[in-house]
Amino acid sequence: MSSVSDQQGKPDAQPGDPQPRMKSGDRRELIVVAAAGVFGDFGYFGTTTDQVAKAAGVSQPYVSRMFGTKEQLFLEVLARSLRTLLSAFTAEIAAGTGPGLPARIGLAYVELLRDRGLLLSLMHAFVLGGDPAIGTAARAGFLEVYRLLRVDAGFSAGEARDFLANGMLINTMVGLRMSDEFETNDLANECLRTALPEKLDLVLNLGKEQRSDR
Amino acid sequence: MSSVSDQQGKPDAQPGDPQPRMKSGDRRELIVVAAAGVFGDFGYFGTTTDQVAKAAGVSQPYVSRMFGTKEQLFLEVLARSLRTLLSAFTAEIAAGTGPGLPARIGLAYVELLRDRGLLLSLMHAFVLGGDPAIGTAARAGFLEVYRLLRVDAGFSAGEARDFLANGMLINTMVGLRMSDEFETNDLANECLRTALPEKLDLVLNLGKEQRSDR
DNA sequence: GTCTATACCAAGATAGAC
DNA sequence: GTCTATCTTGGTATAGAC
Repeated sequence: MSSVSDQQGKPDAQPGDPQPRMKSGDRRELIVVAAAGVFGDFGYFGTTTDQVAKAAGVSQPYVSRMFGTKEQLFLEVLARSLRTLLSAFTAEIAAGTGPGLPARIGLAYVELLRDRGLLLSLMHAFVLGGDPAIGTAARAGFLEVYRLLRVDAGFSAGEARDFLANGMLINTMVGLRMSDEFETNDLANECLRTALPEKLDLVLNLGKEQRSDR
Repeated sequence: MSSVSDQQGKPDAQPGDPQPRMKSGDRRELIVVAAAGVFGDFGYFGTTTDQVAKAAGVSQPYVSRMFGTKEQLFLEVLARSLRTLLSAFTAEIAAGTGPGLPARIGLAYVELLRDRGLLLSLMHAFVLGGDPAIGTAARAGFLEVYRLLRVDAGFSAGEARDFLANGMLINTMVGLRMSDEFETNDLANECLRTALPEKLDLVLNLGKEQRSDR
C-alpha cells in the first residue's frame, strides 16, 4: 500500500508543501485514517484539528472545511473503525463457522492493531457514552458488534462476554502503552503475555513505533 | 456520610453562594471527589476546571489556585481512585484468602461503582498512556493492581487476566451508558446481565442518576 | 481561605485568494 | 481543491480584594 503522495514521486507531507490536488473522496479517506491515529492517542477532546491536519499533511482549515466540525470527523473515524472491524469478523464467519471460529475471530481482532488508532479510537468513543452524538454512535456500534458475535457467529452469551472482555483488556493495555514496560518490568511482561498469547510481537512493534514518533 | 456544607445547615453548592471557610485539606478532598465525577464523564481533556468548580460549589480560580494545574488535579483524582480500589481489595484479602476470594474481590470491585467517577476516571487515564505524566501514573497504578492480584491475593496469571478483563468490560459498558438501553434493547439487556451477574441494579441505578443530571 | 475580575493563549471555524 | 490569514470563543491561570 503506497502512500498517496508517492504518485508525485515526492516525500510525504512536507510542512509548507502544497498538497497535490486529489479527488475529494480520496483525500477524505486519507484524513480519516490519519485522524484515527491521533484520536487513538489523545482521545476526542484531547485531539486538535491541527494535529490531524499535520498528520494528514494538509492545512488545519481544510480539515474543518471538509468535515464541518471536529465532532463530525470523529464520527467518521468511529464509523470507519466499526466498518473495518465488522467486516474483518464477517470474513472469518464466512470462512466457516465451527469450533475454530472464536480463535479465528480473536486473531482477526488483534490484527486490527495494525490499523493505527482503530481500536483505540473505538475505546475512546466507548468511554464517552455520555456525549449526545458520540455516545449514541458508540453504543450502537458496540451493540452491533455484540449482535454479530451472538447471532452471526453463534457465540453463547458467555462466549461473547469473554471475547469482549478480553478485547477491552487488550485495548486498555495498548492504550496504557504497557509494552513500554515489557522488558523492564516482570509483571508488565507477564500481563502482556497472558492477555495476548498470540501476536504479542504485534503489540510490541506497535509500541516501538509509538515511542519513536513522540 | 453527610455532605460537608450540611454543617452549616445550608443546601449544597448554591451558585453565587460564598462557601464557608474550611480547612484546606477538607476542601481539597471535596474538590477531588467532585472532580472524579466530572473527569469520569468527560475524561481529562474533555473536563474544564470550571465544571469541576461548579460540581464542588467553589469558584474556578480557586480550583486552579489549590491544585496549580488541571493535570495536577487529575493526578490527584487518579491517586485517590487507586488508593480506594487497592484498599477495598486489601480488605477482602485480609478477610481471608481461599476459594471464595476471587468472587469477593469481584463484588468489591463492582461496589466501587458507588463512588461516582472512580472507575471511569481510571479508565480515562488508562487510555491516555501516551501522556507523559498521566500515562506514567496510570501504568504504575495498573501494575500495582496487577501485583496485588497476583501476589497478595494469590491469583494465577490466568485468573488475574480474567478478572481484569471483566473489569475493563464493566468499565466500558458503564462508560458507554449501556444501561440507557437496558429496557429497550434486548441485546443490551443480555450483555449487561451477562457481564454483571451480581449487582446489576447498581449499574442501573447509577444510569438513572447520570441521565437525570445531564 | 475564597472570591471577582481579567490576562492570555490555544483551538475551531470562517473568509477569501489562488 | 487547497492554502493563508484571521475572527471568535472558551478555558486556564494570575492578580488582587475581602
